[in-house]
Amino acid sequence: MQMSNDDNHFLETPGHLIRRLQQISFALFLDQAKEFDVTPVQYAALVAINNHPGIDQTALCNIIAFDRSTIGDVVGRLEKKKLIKRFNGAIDRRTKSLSITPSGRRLIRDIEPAVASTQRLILAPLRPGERKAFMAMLRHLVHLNNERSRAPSRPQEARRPLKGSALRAREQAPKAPVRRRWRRRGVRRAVR
Amino acid sequence: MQMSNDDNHFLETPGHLIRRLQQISFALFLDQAKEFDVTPVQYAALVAINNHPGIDQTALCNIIAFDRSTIGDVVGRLEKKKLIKRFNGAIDRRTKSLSITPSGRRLIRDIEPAVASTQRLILAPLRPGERKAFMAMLRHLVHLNNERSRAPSRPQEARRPLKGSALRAREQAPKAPVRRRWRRRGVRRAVR
DNA sequence: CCAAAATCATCAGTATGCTGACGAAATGCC
DNA sequence: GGCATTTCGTCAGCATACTGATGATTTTGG
Repeated sequence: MQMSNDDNHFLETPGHLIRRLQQISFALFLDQAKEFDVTPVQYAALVAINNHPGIDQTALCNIIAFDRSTIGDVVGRLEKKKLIKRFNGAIDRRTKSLSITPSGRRLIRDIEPAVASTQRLILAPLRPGERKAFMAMLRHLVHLNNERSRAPSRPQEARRPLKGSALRAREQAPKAPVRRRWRRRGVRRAVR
Repeated sequence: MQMSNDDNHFLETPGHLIRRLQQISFALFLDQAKEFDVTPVQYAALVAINNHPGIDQTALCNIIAFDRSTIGDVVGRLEKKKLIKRFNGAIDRRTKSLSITPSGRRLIRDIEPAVASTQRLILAPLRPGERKAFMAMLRHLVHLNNERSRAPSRPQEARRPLKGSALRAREQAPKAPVRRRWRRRGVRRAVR
């Protein structure tokens, strides 16, 4: 199977190489941390929850640049492994409030060496000076292209505290069942 | 939601930034090429098939660094869209032989500007000199870490032509049904 | 020539992402 | 105060990945 010039052109585009580096870095993490049974994504969520006790899922997504429609599964797996707990939001009843367990804190502490060696291995092929330059450019690319993905990072966006009529209402008549205004309809979606 | 120092540390590790850059680059491709209804992965497979008419699936994986257990679905979608054709291997009957259709060739030609602008947009935040340096380091990282992922690139590995008893046997008594030697057993897998 | 080992495509199970929609709840505006 | 709009968590549907196993076939070693 001879390589053609077109292959060489295509295989070295930014998009293709970035996809491969992501796969390599994911595999390195799983390998280094295999005894801890968490994925890079789960680890990221766990660390953010540890740093922000009681955070809700959407705010968590804004910090670690995840998709809202995926985070439910991720924290569900963390909960099943008893690394975090999930409560219904006490203030805003639409939200779920996330907090870490002692077991989760222990995992964060114990996995540290594996995480550090993963990051080291990813950049290992570069010379020390190059590593700094590469990381600076990587940060630059991600930050300036931030809004391009569905899940941009928005760490500055705080959860606004409740302050409207709902808060006042709840102070007097808690948890009155609410009448539904929408009817369930079948899901229709073009299949392209 | 205040950012903590731990957040800043974690959010700037290579692994996290690489994951985000991959998401950004994927989203840019879909956006630039949205009228063509192919994903970056499907496009890569299509180009490789165009460059290597009659290639089988495993050799295709070796070129574009895909996983063998995923490629079946990908080429299945290309086939459904009539961009490629899939035949049973004429020489080695375990393989599927892939070839592009006129419609697929047309797509490769027409999508070119969108692909080019995607690659341009990914690197746009960098200064021209930095782009070269970044790409050189990216190539270096991927090539030296190649064997770390499940699907390393092995472009030099040719499909060996059939040469054993099977070929001679087939020349005389084609397609004799073969007695099975293994019994189906239930799938057991640790759930970790 | 034949049995053991290797290889090809596929499958089930799990995990991640994205799109678009939805019910529930909260906010904004008049 | 009451309705329109937004927001939160979730869901269905699709696409990509990886692990380990399986059946069919081919290669290898003797």
